[in-house]
Amino acid sequence: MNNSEYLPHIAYDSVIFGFSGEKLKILLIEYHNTGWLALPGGFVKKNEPLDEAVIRGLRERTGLDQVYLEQFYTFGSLERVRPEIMQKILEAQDANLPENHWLLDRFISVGYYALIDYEKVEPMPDALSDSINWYDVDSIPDLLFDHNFIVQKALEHLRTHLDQKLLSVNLLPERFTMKELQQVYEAILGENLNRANFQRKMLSLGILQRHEKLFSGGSHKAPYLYSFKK
Amino acid sequence: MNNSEYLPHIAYDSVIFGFSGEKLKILLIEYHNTGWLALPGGFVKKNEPLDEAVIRGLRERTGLDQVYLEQFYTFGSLERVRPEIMQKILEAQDANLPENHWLLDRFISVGYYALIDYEKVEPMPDALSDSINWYDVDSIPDLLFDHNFIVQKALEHLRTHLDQKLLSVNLLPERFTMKELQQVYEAILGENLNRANFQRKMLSLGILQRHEKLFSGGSHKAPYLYSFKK
DNA sequence: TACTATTGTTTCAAACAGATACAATAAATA
DNA sequence: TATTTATTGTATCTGTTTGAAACAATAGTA
Repeated sequence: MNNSEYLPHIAYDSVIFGFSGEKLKILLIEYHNTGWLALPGGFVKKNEPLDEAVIRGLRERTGLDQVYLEQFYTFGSLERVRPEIMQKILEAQDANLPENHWLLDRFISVGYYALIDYEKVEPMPDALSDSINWYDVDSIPDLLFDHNFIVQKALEHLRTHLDQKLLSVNLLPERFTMKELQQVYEAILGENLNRANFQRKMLSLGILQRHEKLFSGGSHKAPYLYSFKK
Repeated sequence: MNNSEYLPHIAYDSVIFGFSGEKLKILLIEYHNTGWLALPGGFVKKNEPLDEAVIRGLRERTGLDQVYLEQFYTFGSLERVRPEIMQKILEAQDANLPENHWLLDRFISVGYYALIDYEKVEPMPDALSDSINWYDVDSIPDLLFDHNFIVQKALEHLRTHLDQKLLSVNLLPERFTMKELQQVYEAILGENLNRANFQRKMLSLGILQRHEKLFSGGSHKAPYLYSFKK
C-alpha cells in the first residue's frame, strides 16, 4: 500500500450482505491486536474508476467477481475524521507495514453495499485485519468511526429498494422455494409477512419461473422450486 | 481559489431545481468566452464538511441559505476525467486567475440537488463563469463532462422520492392553491395527473392546512389557499 | 338571470391487500 | 391400507385504495 498509488482523501466502505438461510448478515473485519471492528473498505487507485476499486476490494475479500453492488451514500462529515484512532490501529500493526501517515488524513468515504450468496464465500482478511466474520444485522456491535451509521444507511436503502430491484436474486441460489424467498424478504425488512399474501404477490409479478418440486423427505406437501425469469 | 485550501480530487456538482409556476427548471452556468454550459459545482475545503461546502456554494450563487439539499450519487468514472476540456476553459479565462493545474486533475464528484423557490432568487455567476441561467428540464442542452448524465440521475432520484419527502414544499411559496401543487407534481413527474384524484390524495395525507380563498378575478369558483402543516 | 370556467366533492367500478379458511400432498405411523 | 401430521398452494371474504367520470358549488361576465 503506497501513498502515491492511491487518490488521497477518498475511500470507500462496503456493507457486504449475505443471507444465512435464516438471518441477514454482514461482513466485519477486526484490526490486528485491537479487537476493533469495522466495515471492510479500501482506496481508489489514481487511474481506476471508483466502481472498479470497490469491485477489486470485494474480489480480494470474498473471491467473488460477479456481485450485485449498489452505491448508496457518500460520507463527508468532519466527525468521521479520527486520526488518533487510525494512529492506534497503525501502532498495533506489525512493523512490516510502511509508516503511512497518509492514512491519518481526512477521508471522504463512498458507501456501497453488496449482496452475495453466503454459501459461496470464504471471507479473507486483508493486511490490516486479523479476521473477517459474519454478524447478524440485528445485533451489530459497536464499530469504529461512523461505521454503525453507515450500516444503518445501507439497510435503509436496501429496504426501500427491495421491491423495485429484485435484490433478493443475489442473496439466493439459482433455484429456491417460495419459503426461502419469503425468508429473505423477512430478514431484510425485519418483520414477518403473511405467507398466502406473499405468495400471491410474488406470483402476480410474473418474474418467477416454476420448476420441479423439491422433495426434502419431510412428511408433507413438497414445495415447488422457482428461479427468476431471465 | 488556492490549491492548498481545498481537498484535491474531490468536487461536488449541484442540480438546482426551481419551479417557474409552469415548468421545472435548473440552473446552468456558462464558462467565460466558451459558450460551454455546465452544472454549478465547487470544491471542499480541507476543514469543511462536505454538506457545508455545497451549502456554501449554493449561498454564493443564489443568496439563499435555508434550502432543501439532497445528496443523490457520487460520480467516479474515468470517462468523466477530461483535462483537455478543463485546459481550454482555463485558457479562455482572463489572466487574473492563477494557473491552477490542480483543476486538471481527476475529480470524483458528489452530486447534490437543491429545491428552491424560483421567485426568491437572483442567480449570480462565479469567477469562472459568464452567466448563470434557468433552463427547462425537458430541454437541457448539451453540457460539459458527464453533466447531462448527472442531471438525469438527479431527476430520477427526485421523482422516486417525491411522495416520501414532501419535496414540493421547497418549490412553492408559503401558500399555494391545489392546482399549483398539482403543477409541481406534474412538472417533476413529467406526466398529467387526474385533478380529482390528486386532490383526494393530498387531502387524505393530512399534511395540508386550508386557508382563505384566493380571488383571482376570474369568472369562476375561487380556489382555497393551502400551506403545509408545521 | 342565464352562462362560463374552474374548483370541491361524490360516486362507481376495478384493482389491491390483509386475514382466514380450505384443499392438496409427502411422508410417518397405526 | 387408512390415518395422521406438517407444510404448501389456492380460494374466499373483507376492507381499502385507485382511476375515471359525474355532479355540485361559485365568482365573475354577458
